[in-house]
Amino acid sequence: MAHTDIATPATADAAGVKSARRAVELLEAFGANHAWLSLTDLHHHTGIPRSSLHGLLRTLRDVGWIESDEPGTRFRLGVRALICGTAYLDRDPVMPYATDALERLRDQVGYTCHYARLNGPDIVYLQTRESRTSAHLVSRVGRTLPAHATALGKVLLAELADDELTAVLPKNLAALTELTITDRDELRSELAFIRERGYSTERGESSADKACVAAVVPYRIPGTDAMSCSMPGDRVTDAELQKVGSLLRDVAADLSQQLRRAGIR
Amino acid sequence: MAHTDIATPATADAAGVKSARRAVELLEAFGANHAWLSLTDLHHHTGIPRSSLHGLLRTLRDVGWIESDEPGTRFRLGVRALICGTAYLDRDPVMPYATDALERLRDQVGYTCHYARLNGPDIVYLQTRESRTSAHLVSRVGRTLPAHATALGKVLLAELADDELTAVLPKNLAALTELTITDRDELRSELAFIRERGYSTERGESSADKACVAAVVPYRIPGTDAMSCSMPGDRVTDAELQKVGSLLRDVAADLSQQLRRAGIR
DNA sequence: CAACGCCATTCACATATATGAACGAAAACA
DNA sequence: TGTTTTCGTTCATATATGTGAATGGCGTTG
Repeated sequence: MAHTDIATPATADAAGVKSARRAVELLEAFGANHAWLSLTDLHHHTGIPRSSLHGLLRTLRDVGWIESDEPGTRFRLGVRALICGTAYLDRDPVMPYATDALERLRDQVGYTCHYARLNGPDIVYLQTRESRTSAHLVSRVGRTLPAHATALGKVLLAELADDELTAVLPKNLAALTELTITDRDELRSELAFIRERGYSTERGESSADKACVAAVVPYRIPGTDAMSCSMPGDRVTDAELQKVGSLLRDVAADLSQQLRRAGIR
Repeated sequence: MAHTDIATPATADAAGVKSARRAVELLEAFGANHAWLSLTDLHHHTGIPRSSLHGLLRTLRDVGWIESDEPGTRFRLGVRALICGTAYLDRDPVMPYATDALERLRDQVGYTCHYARLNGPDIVYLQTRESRTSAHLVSRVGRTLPAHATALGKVLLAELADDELTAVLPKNLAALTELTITDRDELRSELAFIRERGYSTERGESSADKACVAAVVPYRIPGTDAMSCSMPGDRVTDAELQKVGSLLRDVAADLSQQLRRAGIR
């Protein structure tokens, strides 16, 4: 059952247009569940009464943001959500510059390169250029990963002040592999080290047999965006990691200079 | 006002939950406009009263689907729209197979390859694998182009029956270049030819100096998905175009067999 | 410097939505 | 096959939202 507090007008959290909030809540439920969802499934996910869901779902389906099967009782995300959501990339003036920088970087190092942004405790991949030789692309535009478990995330977390870090980190640092840093103190000292050096590295912390290097793109303070190179973890030496790290730092510094010159913040 | 029937003239489908419909309408307005939008801008775009917009915008901002500047009077699309929208790709069981096929194709032909889906009169790019040597990627996941102006679109339009085609085509066939087919009869005969041959080609119809070949992935009837190769238009012969065309048809047929075997429709 | 126009915001009432309960159809179970 | 449960759908009313007009801040114009 949904608990709606009666007579609490002042709480900013519960404020807003209920159906609009619910529409978005539903879209996110669909984003998080890659199967057909029935009305009752959604009721369990969101706590919204089935009778209310009925109207909302038909509305969202009519505008093409969700699709239903022929009986009209199962639903899933529709193409319009993709079309509109990816427009985020077009509206962002950073992207053309970032893409160029990414291609230059990839052509120099030969590895798969990413551009990502911090969003709360997660990083969001915004753009990728794959290695000229790689087997398979692991990531995807729009995918999120826990910041503490990735080179990209760690270098961005290192931008935060101590209290900001505390505010942003989840209660439990989820382990993606056995090597993921799950201890807050360990993470803090890792971040201090990263801050010192100007780039972050990672071996098997986000995914086994993968190594990553990342550097912040310092066009904002604190930095929100970073670039990374992803490499085969078992075939890459520490020396190589560090060589790529300083190159990365240079390319990122270059990019941010371009951005600042273009007046982009 | 007591008149209920007469009072709902302009809005085509007035049914559904109004605020949910409007929330989505706003998101689409943000998707189509890559600048900061003020409340009044949005009023002009959508016709929604400013006072109503006020509440809706704050709600959408609070859930992170749009962002505002510090005064809180300008808005644009937020990251959550990207994160959720791109989940469309994960929920689609076709994608892993399509990606594999795309990589195989790219490695065989060496050109940039796309996987796309028909959505009304447009195609939507779902996945891309770039040429090992190409300079720059023109397309992007989630981007749409008019179907009649692209090889991908034409081969998918060729799947439709005559009345379906009539229903789906826009009134005016927009010209992306001077070579875009803008005449309906010309388009129809082109589609007949494509149907015959099993793949479509295009030279400079969507973009100057670009040539494309596309084939339907026949795992549904009518087909909704297609694969294409995009090549430098000035450096590619007709013979090459046709060679790639039949290879493409084979790869697409292969993929659809995999999909059918996996029970995906 | 004053008046104007533009715009976000607020308010009170009219309209739209939310929802618990009820219903019937279809699965699941026995 | 009979019974029970589950699920989507509908309805009437309580609640939330929509909206035109009014407000006041702010930058611009005369």
